[in-house]
Amino acid sequence: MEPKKEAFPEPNIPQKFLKPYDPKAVEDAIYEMWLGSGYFNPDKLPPRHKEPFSIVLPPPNVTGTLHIGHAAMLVIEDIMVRHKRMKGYKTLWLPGTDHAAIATQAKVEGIIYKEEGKRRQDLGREELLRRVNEFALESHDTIVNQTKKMGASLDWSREAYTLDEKRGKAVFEAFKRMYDDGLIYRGHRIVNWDPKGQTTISDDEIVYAEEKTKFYYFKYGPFTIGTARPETKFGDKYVVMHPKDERYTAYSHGQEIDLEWINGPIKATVIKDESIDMAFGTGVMTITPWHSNVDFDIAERHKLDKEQIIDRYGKLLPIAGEFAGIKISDARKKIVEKLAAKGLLEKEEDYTHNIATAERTGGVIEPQIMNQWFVDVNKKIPARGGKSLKELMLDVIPQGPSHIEFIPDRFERVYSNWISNLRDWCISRQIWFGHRIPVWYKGEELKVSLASPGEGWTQDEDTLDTWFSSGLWTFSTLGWPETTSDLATYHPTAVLETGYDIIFFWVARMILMSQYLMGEVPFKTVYLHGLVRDAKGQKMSKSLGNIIDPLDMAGKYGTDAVRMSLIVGTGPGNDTKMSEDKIRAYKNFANKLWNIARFVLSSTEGETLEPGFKAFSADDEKLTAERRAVMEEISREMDEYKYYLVAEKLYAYAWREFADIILERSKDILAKGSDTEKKSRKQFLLHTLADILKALHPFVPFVTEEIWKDMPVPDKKPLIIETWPI
RNA sequence: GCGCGGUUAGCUCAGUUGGUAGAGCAUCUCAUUGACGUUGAGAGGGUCAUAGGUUCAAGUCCUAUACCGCGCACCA
Repeated sequence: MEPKKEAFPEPNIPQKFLKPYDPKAVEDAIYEMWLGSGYFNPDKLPPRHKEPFSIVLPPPNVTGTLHIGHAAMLVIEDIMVRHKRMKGYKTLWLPGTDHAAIATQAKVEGIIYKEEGKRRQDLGREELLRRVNEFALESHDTIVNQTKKMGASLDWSREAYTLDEKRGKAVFEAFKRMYDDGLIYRGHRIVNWDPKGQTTISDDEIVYAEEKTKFYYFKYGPFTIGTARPETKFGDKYVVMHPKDERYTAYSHGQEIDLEWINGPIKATVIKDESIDMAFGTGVMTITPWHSNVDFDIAERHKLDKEQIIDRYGKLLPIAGEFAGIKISDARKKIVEKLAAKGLLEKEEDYTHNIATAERTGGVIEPQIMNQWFVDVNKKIPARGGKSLKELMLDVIPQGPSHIEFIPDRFERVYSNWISNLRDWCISRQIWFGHRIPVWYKGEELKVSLASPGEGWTQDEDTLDTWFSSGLWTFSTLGWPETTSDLATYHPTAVLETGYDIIFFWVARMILMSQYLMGEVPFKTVYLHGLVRDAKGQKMSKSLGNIIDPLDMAGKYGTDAVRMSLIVGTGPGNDTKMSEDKIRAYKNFANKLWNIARFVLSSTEGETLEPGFKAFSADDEKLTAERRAVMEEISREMDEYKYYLVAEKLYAYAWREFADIILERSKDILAKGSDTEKKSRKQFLLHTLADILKALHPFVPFVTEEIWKDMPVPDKKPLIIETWPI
């Protein structure tokens, strides 16, 4: 047997291929090359790129650093964008960051308190804002650098920030139009008050936590009432039961009863209301309208008095008599003791229920009636065909006039379900970081204005819910409210890719804002990805210590390996399981490609890829047809957003088919075949490698671009703007 | 309580309009000092959660049930 060395010489292939693929040595330089080429900016793409394709990046919060969930999002979107760019679209992927009002302020307040023992009041509005902005800027820089490290082909020349000046103008314009249309109003309504964060929050910012507590039964005159919250019962002077409850037919609606209560005798009024569940407890309850949604509704129906019991810090007010000034958490036990001493405690039971807590601060929500700003979701809007915001939001369901495709489609129902339960949106927040409400007061007068209307006017102290500004994101980033060519070209955007966990917060708000302000959908398709979990399927968290840092991994195994591991096995709407082993496996894949290139380049020395080359042998013809079939199949799946399948198929085709079978068999032909056979096979190898590199480029852009540099291709362009194989 | 998703090889998951069960990893055996920070050839391993039903034919469609996960709504 003759030595293989003579059969497969490695003449003048670039030295770099003689060593394993080294991501560290190439990634930064390649990203710089892409940046320098300007191809991330659609205006600078070659003329063949005509039809626009646009995506806005869901702006990461400026609360610190990128985590693996961000990395997954970047990878999916970068795949979409690189694919479309290669297919000849005028592709825009627009970056930005989100000031994330409460989240960021809470984070900075936490740091300041920990390091200096100071609270926001100690610093004052101006100083706190200075500190938060400083933190935000630092986070921003970190996040941008990390994003670049992941290979994201974002158009940095269009970068936006939800709290920059341009977005401020958009927020003001949106607020003003909604105010003028009567969609924004101010009023005393029950809101979710977070005593810890000292602000209202929206219904969506509530998370429920299971709590084991006691359920108490108290004598209330002739009745027995059940409650888990004795501390709210001071002002209770209405006793409510179902009108059809046979146990209480002796009592009539409006009847007054004298009875002994916590701090002495009171006069209670009987109310009959159908919202009472006869099967729960004794079927009788007292109500606290100031601090409960349900009680508030009952009080509204019967025009009952409402009294505040608990203040904004979670302490009891003077109405509580001897308990005034005590925190509700401490008061409960004392009140129960007192009622027991008075002989009014009948019994207590163990009880499990869900309590509402604030997502960002963990504070227990205390409903309060407060004067706040709201968006009316039910008011008819003449300028929008007499539809309400709610109805405009429902226009995007499949049967609606402006359908938005949800992937996976089951989220369509989740979305419409949410809308039908939607209540007016409280948009004012008692925090300092964010867009300040553009409303000015002077005595009884009120003006909506960005700047002070003049002497003697003071601005509303509150800021807007952060989702108010993110709701404008698809068009505020394109220059709205000005009529820019970007807006005309790229809106509506093609796809919104984001996590299913913010479908209500963000996706729905964007649809609301765009339908109302633009009269069109913000995007045609919503692609929803899942959570990235650890190898056991657990959520990643600091306390579990199972966090996988994407940047660490990229440093260790290369960005391409991280990208592949995040996309394989990640269908839309499904959670992804992540492990270091998985990343390691794809590091080997990058190296495999590297060696495939080494073999192909060395064995086709002297050949140049001839476009449209026709195979000489039947075998080559067959293999070419097979390659085309693979490319057609994956192209179709790319259009169907099945990236997880494409990644796996290309992996299999490159490794199991091309390397294991085709390359092995080619050795013989290249050694012993006739000149035409050799030439045909060499052309086939070059064409196949070229197609593999192109098709894989959206997934593993660095290693493919690096190999591409040495491909003998005439009129070669950077791979990033090469044409898609099909 | 209402709704959604999942249940397929030890693990992670594919399985397109119903037509004889697939991949990767892991395991085992063998080979390999020249494309390969290894790789290659091969093997074992599944009553597709359970019970019914529709059909010539069901992992796939229908109806229940169980378990796991998630979302929404919450009762004082």
